[in-house]
Amino acid sequence: MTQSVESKTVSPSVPDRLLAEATRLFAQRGFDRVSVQELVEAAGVTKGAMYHYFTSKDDLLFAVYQRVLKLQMSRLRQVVEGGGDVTERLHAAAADVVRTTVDNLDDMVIFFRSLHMLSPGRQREVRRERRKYHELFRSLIEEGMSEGVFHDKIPADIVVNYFFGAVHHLSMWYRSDGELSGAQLGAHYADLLLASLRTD
Amino acid sequence: MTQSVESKTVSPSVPDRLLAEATRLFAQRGFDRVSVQELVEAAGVTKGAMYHYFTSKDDLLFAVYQRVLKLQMSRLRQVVEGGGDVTERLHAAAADVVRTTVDNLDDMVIFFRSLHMLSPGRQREVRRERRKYHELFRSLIEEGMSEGVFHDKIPADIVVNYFFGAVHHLSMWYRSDGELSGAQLGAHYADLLLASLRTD
DNA sequence: ACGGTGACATACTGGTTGGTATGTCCCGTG
DNA sequence: CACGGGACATACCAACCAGTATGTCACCGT
Repeated sequence: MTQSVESKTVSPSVPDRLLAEATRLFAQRGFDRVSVQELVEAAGVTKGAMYHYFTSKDDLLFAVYQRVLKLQMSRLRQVVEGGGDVTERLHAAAADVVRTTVDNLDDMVIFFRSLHMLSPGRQREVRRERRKYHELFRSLIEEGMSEGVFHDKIPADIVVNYFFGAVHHLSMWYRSDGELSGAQLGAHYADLLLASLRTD
Repeated sequence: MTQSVESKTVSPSVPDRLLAEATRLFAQRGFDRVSVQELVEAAGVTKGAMYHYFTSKDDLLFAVYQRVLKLQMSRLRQVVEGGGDVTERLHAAAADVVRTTVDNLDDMVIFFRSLHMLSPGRQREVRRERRKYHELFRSLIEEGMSEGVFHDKIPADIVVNYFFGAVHHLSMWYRSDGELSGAQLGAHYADLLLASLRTD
């Protein structure tokens, strides 16, 4: 296994280049509309090379998912385990997930648009990981509810789905060349989330 | 043009059947994964029939979009023009869009997942209509803001995108066989929206 | 020096796909 | 009753596509 330990070449390794081009192309035109031939040409390699590292086109898509899941989970964990009271941590977590999302819009476009194109087994795998992620976020909300900092008139998991829906939707309208930075947007979204959880 | 004026046959017209099966299949497996052959077989007609009513496969997808846009817009207009103060109307509008969404989950799955598969011109057309829809919703929020019923610390269009993101996401997790009815969910979502707009 | 293995390149295939050209039937109109 | 046109049915095609079989070659441990 080429453990991405590059020593001689300066440019990214073949699998890395494949993954990068796949992300760009899948996000731009959709998984089914990108042919393997086109993909390998964009990455400057041949089909033989691609099928040497990935067992199928599906496998390449799955690799994108794995990268996204890993990144998001590690970032959330950092914030959740960080200091501050629950309000601060939830605000930080919400703002961070927005920033990470707009910084990786291609990933997010693929994530939500192409899930049904993965093999059923891999879909389940992705959903399982995603659920763990949501549960970590939810635990933060539940903590605030039990402390009485947040009201609990609406089930926490509905709030989580509500918020992540808003975040997910970013990939459909947010343009990084607009006037709104990811940090600003993150602050707004976090404010909206906290406002909707505020006690009277 | 067969203006859907059916007189003799009891069963839906050929174009209606095509549209219904297209909605079901596109939502279930994705536009690119449904072949025209398969689609016409499901509708019990032949390719010749389909290409008689629709100029292309793309045209059929567009027809789904037109139906959705028209339905949503007319429902929102009814609520907006209805009586009550701005809080009541916004709550009703939010709850209604949730209910309509969960009642037409297939439409929504297609709407957000397949937009990029439409021809560029038609994508623009859909986005234009969608913007009009958002603007109508936004006008309600702005009305509340200028009346001082809602705070205006966050731009209204961000609130709109935030809320519709949450609604859009429903197609990714809501199951109609679950324990939560569309009306209940609509109430929760509307409550969350209003809570996040409440003045101190 | 040699045998093997990982890292690719090249060439090819069987199956599918959206779209079209052409034909047929039926029904209202003059 | 001729006939024109709408509503389909049938047959067909050129393009493409994911995946594979096979070949090549550099390097590396023995």
